[in-house]
Amino acid sequence: MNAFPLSSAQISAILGRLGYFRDLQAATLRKLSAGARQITVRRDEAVFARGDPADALYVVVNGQIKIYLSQANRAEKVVALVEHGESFGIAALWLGLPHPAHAVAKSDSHLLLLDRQTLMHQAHVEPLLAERLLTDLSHRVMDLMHDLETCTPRSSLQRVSCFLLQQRPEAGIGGYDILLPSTKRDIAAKLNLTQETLSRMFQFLSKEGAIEVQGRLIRVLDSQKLLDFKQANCPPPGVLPE
Amino acid sequence: MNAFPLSSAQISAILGRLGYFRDLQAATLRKLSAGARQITVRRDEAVFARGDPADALYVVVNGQIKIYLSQANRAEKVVALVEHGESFGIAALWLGLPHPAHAVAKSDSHLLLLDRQTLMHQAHVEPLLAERLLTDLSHRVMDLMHDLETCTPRSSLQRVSCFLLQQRPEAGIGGYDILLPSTKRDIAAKLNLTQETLSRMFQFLSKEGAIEVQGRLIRVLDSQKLLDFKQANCPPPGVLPE
DNA sequence: CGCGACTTTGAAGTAAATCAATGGGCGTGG
DNA sequence: CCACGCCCATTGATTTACTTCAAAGTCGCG
Repeated sequence: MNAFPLSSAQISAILGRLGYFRDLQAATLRKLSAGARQITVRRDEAVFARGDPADALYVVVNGQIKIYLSQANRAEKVVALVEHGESFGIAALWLGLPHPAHAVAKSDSHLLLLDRQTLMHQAHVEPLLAERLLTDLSHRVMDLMHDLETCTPRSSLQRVSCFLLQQRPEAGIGGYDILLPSTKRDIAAKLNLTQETLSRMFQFLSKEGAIEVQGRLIRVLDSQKLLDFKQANCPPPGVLPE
Repeated sequence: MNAFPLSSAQISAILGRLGYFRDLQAATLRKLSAGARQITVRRDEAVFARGDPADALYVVVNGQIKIYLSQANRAEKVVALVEHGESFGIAALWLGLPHPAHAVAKSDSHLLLLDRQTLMHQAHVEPLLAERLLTDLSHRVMDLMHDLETCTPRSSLQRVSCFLLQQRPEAGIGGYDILLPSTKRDIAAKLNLTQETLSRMFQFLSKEGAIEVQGRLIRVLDSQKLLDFKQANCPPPGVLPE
């Protein structure tokens, strides 16, 4: 996790391109940049651990960061996978509380760290920034709700169906493709399953003709079938017959 | 769910007492009140359902509201129990999305409904209000993280221990009391357990001398023991021996 | 071509859900 | 004031879906 010396102007340019900070007043952007620095983290390197003080907002320039809770069984629950243009760590930052989860790089990544004091002050001065933060946090809440919804149901088949349906593009009832954002192991962890169980569910859904699996590419053929499985009171897969 | 005709001044007075809105400019408070109304909901009456449009911020004046996700098995996952002075529905409100969960009154309750347009406009004008909303949302995120943490672990004993530890007042290593905010059935649903399992875990922890249970009052005698159970790789309770 | 990470497959053990029935607490009404 | 009924909680017996452990198979990459 190396600090990367970038000029304030360079950082400002990166920020301006991020959408998160688009259309802010030039002065605001300048102040934020002044209190920012860039770091590089390598694959599997930790960004922060649970309990660390939250003194900066992390913005992902490129790469991928995994946010997760570690549990007793050395199992882990993946909370989020953060990619280009997104941020993490706001909630703890705003409240001045320690981070509730761990963050680790899934691939070599560049991050921007915005200083807490500066950010809070600018949010006070420039309403648009505060609103952006509100929007970001709201999304996080909605995501977490989805998460609870998918990792909660009793049956693993329901969880997997639910997950696949959440990736559905729009109204379309037809088929669609999903490119898993990470390894199946991590996806399983996000659904609170073991990789073995996830594999078996994929296999079952394939046999049923609901999906096709090619590595990280999942092709959903029949989303209606997925809906049925999601709703079903408990159609036991009888996982491995014949 | 009856509308309750209150004068703008009355609503303003209630708002001002709520802490959430304390110290806002008088003008802001006045505008918010103008776009507000009060409703009364009776026990077991729904406030909104999943999928309903979010056009108001709900603030609980008194009573208790249960936020929950309903699942296939007619099981439900309790997300939050909202009480006096707290609010719910902000995330969906801010994003203009439908509510991701259901809300129902656990007891007769009085709610204040703040109009979406008004709120968003005032948040734009008055930084303090935006910051209050940010704080509220941040708390929600932290709560949801806690929730994931407690309802996720494999073992039910770990989940229950984790839950009891989260209610711990402060640094204190000694004992402490917990008054469950709702029925054991609802608490079980919050931990993603059945009431039967929760009952058995309480019973086990009692036998171990870690807690004492008297109805809704849980007396934690030995929080270290709880910590051990929470961490333990898997000390199977062997639930009902002898 | 061969190593290491990721994934799949198989067999077995177990924790928790489910089903079912009893017990306790409390309010309502006789 | 007691009796009834309802809801909540407990207890027991059974079932099963998922984890766990173990090993082979696949893929991509140096």
